[in-house]
Amino acid sequence: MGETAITIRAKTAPGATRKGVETRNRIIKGAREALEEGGMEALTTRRIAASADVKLATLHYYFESKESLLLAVLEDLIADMEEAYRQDVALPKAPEDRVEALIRASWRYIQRTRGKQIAQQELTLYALRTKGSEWLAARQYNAYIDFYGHLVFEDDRDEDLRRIGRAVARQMLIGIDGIILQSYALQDLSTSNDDIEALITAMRGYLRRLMVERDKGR
Amino acid sequence: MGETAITIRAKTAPGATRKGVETRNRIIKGAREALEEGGMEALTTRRIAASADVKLATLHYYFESKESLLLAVLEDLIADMEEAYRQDVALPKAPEDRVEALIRASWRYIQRTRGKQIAQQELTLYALRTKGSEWLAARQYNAYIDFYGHLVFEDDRDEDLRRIGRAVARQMLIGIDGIILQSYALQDLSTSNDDIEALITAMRGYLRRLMVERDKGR
DNA sequence: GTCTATAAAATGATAGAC
DNA sequence: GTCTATCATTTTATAGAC
Repeated sequence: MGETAITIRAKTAPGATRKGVETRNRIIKGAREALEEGGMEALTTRRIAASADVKLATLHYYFESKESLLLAVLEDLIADMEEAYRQDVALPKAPEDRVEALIRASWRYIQRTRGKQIAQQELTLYALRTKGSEWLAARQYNAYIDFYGHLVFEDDRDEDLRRIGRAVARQMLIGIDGIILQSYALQDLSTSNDDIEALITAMRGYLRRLMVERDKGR
Repeated sequence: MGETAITIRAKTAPGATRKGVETRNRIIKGAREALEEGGMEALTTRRIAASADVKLATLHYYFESKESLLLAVLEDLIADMEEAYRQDVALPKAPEDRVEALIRASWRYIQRTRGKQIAQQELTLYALRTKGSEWLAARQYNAYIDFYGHLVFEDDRDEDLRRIGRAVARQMLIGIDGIILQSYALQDLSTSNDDIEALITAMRGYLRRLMVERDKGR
């Protein structure tokens, strides 16, 4: 057998240059906004291109398919969350009060970002539907669990506290996801407010219970 | 002015005859199955027609648009729920035990009907996105709240009990919707089971608290 | 009421100039 | 890297025979 020359391809991949990265991000942002605005059903590549102020062919230069673009949008959402996690959030000292403050902050956010919240749920369902992309939905949730989990305790270097923080975070997320749908559907603010108070009470109780169990086990 | 002859149109509307109703229902069922199977993104009128074993033109004879068909599917889902409500469900006597049994039954159902649950959430989001159809999402939730609410107390003729049953039902629904997404995303059964136990404890506590408050107020 | 055939528009994607 | 122009399908929807 003769020798085989291996050629290293020097061709820059789409999005490698500075301007390339910029355009790629603009397309993702455009997709996000178009999705928040009109929902999944109306989300066409043409609309995305228009929203990103880019020609249709340019969109396809950066993303080989609509599917890969949508998954990139979800990844971008996750990155945003991880970014937000790095920022310090002003919270009370006592863990239970922190949980309460977190839920109240989330609730305020939910009330003024309807399109964004629905878009996020649509994308999550899309990932769950897209074969081979379920891991993305998992990553999204894990990012949220990390985020909320770290905020439960001011100092969670202790392994037990980390575990408890994550358990509480999962329950908070369950409650928040559930209330997003229900509050937008029922459109009854006073009822939703009651539900938020109930959620807060439940989460305080859950945290307290986990702490008691932990203290017993020492 | 002369007299105006008013002609009563005798033309039967689509779906008025016996066979018509049958076909219409078959189309709705076909749409439901196609949706559960492949998700919103892949849900085209052609696929629906094929799934219902009907020609494309027939579909359009019964539904003036894809949108009206999808909304009919959601209405059908609601009707199913109201039908299920009429059936008696075997439940324990004590309200708290009933709540626990309801959550466990829901959880078992969720685990074996992934496609159906995702389809339902996709449709709810679709209704929330479709201008003028938000009321459908509200009706869907109210049907569920009625359903769960009536099951909390064996006898809820008392107005306080009905109110409490509905409050608990709303919280249960929030938890169940939240856990649908999270359990499918995380794909971690032991974690989801923990979350279900936590939800049960929380709901028992909530019900107990509401009952105590009510007793104080007499 | 259901079908075949087809219209009319929209969609995801590519070729190739600049 | 971005554009214009265009392709190849696919999609929703309708006309009209049976």
